[in-house]
Amino acid sequence: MPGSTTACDACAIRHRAVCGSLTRDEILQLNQIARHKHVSAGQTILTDHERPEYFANIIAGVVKLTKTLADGRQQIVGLQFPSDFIGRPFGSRSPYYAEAATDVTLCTFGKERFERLLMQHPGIEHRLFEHTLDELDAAQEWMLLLGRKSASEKVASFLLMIARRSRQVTCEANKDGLHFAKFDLPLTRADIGDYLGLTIETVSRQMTRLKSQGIIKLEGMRTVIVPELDHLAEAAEIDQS
Amino acid sequence: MPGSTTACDACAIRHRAVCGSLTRDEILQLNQIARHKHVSAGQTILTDHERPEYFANIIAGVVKLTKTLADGRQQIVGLQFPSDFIGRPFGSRSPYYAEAATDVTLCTFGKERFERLLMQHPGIEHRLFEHTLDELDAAQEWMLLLGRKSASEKVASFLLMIARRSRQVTCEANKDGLHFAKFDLPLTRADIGDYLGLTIETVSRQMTRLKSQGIIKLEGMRTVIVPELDHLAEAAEIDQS
DNA sequence: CGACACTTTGACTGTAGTCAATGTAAGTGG
DNA sequence: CCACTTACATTGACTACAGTCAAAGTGTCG
Repeated sequence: MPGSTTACDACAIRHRAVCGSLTRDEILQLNQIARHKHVSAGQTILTDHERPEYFANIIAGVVKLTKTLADGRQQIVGLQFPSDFIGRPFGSRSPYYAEAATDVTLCTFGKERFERLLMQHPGIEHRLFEHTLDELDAAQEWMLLLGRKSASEKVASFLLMIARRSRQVTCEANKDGLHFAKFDLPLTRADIGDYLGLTIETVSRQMTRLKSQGIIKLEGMRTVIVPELDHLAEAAEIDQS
Repeated sequence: MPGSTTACDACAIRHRAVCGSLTRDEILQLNQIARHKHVSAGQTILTDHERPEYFANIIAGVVKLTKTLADGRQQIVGLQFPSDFIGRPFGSRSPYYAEAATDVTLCTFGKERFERLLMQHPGIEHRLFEHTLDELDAAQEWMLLLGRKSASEKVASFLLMIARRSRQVTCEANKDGLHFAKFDLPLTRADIGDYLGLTIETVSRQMTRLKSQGIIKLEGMRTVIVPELDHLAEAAEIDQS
């Protein structure tokens, strides 16, 4: 039935996710193979070097993608937010380890069935391609951060990125844009360190420095308030010594 | 004519590039919009934040993709070798600056005509998608290096990567695999620093250290000899202090 | 209340950065 | 052919930023 409704119609991330600009037919087919799944914080979603069983869209929560060296040193190589897609198509094994950073709700697609759909519907593949290009852009931006920014710039950049992606932001939109932001950090200090290539201690010290400079305020350990996003943006590019 | 020959048939990188597994028809159409172009070392190929005029396959030479901070700090976010593809489809502006690291020969495709071809031939887009996924994998691997490896591991990893990608290697394949490698560095020390998030001096010091450890030998400043690739691989993951 | 996980703070260390001088190779012109 | 220039690379001395080790502080949950 061309006009029939699907669970997708009510989906919170429908318009932003890969499902965003698909035809009615494509949505119906995707909906048929979709299964919702809850994963609690700390649980593994994909193990590296293993054939993944499913692909997924994130409906709620944050997922971290990590790589590890033989001696245990870890690096987060990607953070995935609601509407992001998880899984590497056309690869036999996942190049990274995916773990729920917070409690997560996924919309999963069985591997074989999804890859078959991909082959049949260039539209779905095209959306996924665009998403992958965005991920590549983000990865390259992060390479600049990891290779060339100081600890304080790294932490400021991280906070700025979270502020921008947490658009559930309590935002007082002022006359020209939004200057104020309040959000919860989806990561522990250890995770932030693994994302920025720093130690826990250095992350903590830089946070207190930003606090003492008045660029951020903290409510508890997880909630961050940014009175003036421009100040944070400045701190993200220019080292404040 | 279904059996007609094209310039592509004689192309050295034909089987590895995006053109690799296309249908006869797709190759013919691609061939029609292709133009060869030479760029000498140091010349700009794409300027960041500008609409690129063309896409290209690299036929010969090495291209570096860089990002720069306001104060001039630079980071190479990608190195492209023969058979790699240059240009970001579906983006109005290039997210990075592309420059010829060595003399380069390109096979270029005009932007509009290529994007039109992409729309019409899912096969070409699919190949490009797979290539982009590989690039993302490489970027994430590099994030691990930038965030978590020591200077000596970084330099060793870099040399190993070049050794692997320069398969024009003078390789004495021993009974079980190739242990020996000899290759030319496509980058100056300054470029290597920008790729590894290090300074020129640190790169130089680590090179002399690897030399004094007998892991590499140098012929002039550009040619590197690796008697035993396994030793280099070890140095790339485990810090030698 | 106590146990545990996470975070902050402090003192000290070490790795890589900075500044400066010297070395090397390739190319130019007298 | 040999000074001279220029660009790139190496080496050395010193510094500083972030890491390490250790202790104390904070918050949460049973």
